[in-house]
Amino acid sequence: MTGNPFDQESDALPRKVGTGLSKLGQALRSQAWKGAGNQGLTPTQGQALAFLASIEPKQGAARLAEVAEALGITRPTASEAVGALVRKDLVAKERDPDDSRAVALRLTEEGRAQAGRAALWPDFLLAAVDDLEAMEQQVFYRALIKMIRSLQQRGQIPVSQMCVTCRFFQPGVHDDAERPHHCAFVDAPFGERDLRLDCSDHVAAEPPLQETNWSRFLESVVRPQNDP
Amino acid sequence: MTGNPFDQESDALPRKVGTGLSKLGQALRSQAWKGAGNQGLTPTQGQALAFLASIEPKQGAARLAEVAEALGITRPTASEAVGALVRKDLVAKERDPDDSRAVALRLTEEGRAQAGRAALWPDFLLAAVDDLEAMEQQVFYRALIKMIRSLQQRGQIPVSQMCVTCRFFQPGVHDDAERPHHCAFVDAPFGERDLRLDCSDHVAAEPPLQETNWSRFLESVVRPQNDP
DNA sequence: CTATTTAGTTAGGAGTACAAACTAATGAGC
DNA sequence: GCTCATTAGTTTGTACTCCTAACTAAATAG
Repeated sequence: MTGNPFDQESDALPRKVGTGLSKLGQALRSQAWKGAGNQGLTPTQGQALAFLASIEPKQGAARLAEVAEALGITRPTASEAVGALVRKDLVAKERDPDDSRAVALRLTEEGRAQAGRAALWPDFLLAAVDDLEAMEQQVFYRALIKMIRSLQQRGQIPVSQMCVTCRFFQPGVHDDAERPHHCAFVDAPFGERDLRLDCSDHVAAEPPLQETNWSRFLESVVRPQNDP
Repeated sequence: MTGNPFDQESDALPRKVGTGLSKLGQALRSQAWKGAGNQGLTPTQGQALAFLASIEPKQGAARLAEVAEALGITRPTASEAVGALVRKDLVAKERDPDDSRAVALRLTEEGRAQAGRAALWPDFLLAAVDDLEAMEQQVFYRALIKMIRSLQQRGQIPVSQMCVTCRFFQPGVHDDAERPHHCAFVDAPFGERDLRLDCSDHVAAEPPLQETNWSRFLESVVRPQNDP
């Protein structure tokens, strides 16, 4: 018996997944540079612009610290990036009337236009995602949600406006396998594929509620195996 | 009838997947900075070091252009990053004897040691991946492989030493559902979970062979639904 | 009404990224 | 053999990214 070299489980699956994600991360990094680049922006600037646009319908102006937090960078770096956007006349920096040490960041007309384009850069992935089968896409998305939540919980990623941490999220309350969840904000049932990662109506739920919702969500899976 | 707001399919699943991956990309970016940071390296330097270590068993020395290609950066940037590694005595830069305009990059003793640690940074994802169910991990890994191949095909990611493009890869030749594939290099059957993304024994297959292998691989799925 | 906490900026240092221009060494054609 | 184009890598110059540490200035606490 010669022994199969693959028996020595050289590298466990989770680590392989990590490797794969790193490779994707590389693509993400270099494409971010390209995508923003032909708009005369750097990736950080593009992301900052997109963030400002995403927050606009919700609260109008944003603070610098919010930008830093959302992008996972330090305040000085955010200050510099926003400064560049101001120099390019894409963002207006005013004093916040309520707190005069804070700034109120607002998009200019031109900034709003550019933000739309800047938010589109991850679309280079679309073709690659389309190559996946429908079932794969769904499992992938669900796995992504789980991982993002997990990373968030560990403080390794800024908290995002995702349904699963929202107070309006009511998982698994409907019998419809297609739409088991309910959004109390728009008062409508919805399915797993409709879950959002950046809903502007998001309001964080209290931690205990988040916990119970999360376990309910985990139980709500429609597994291909069990048909009753 | 009030109409369910989710009916207007605001954003298709593939785009949501893209959003999710961007968020993961953000985590990857900031963690790369942290991970390499407490080794006194920057992410690029860390990646370059890891690349040199990965190529060492295969060909010993590497060229600058290879580093640039592997990291998806331009030559000047690679030159600068490698320069920093040389300054830190982690890499030795010699003239290539075969072509005296090229350089031969080699790890120093110290460099080899640091490379091991540098390659470990994506491990911060391990905990998040462990939260996934076994089935999810497998589907996720498979999807990752598909996406990476797809991006590679489109030239949006540097080609990597992955089994599915290797001349020694023989997909779906065994009846064993656990180990349907065969590696002609080590001459052993292996399963989907053993597929590698960066095998040092990889030799690229000719495009036509790659194509036929790929379709065979796609057919080799063990779907949970169909039991014969 | 001082003392502490915030919001944001500045300063300084190492690096990342790019394009464009520039050395050298190779290789191909005549 | 000797140009001439090609290639490997470096330099130059500009604009940012990212950090830490030190710094204003306004807001709040005691």
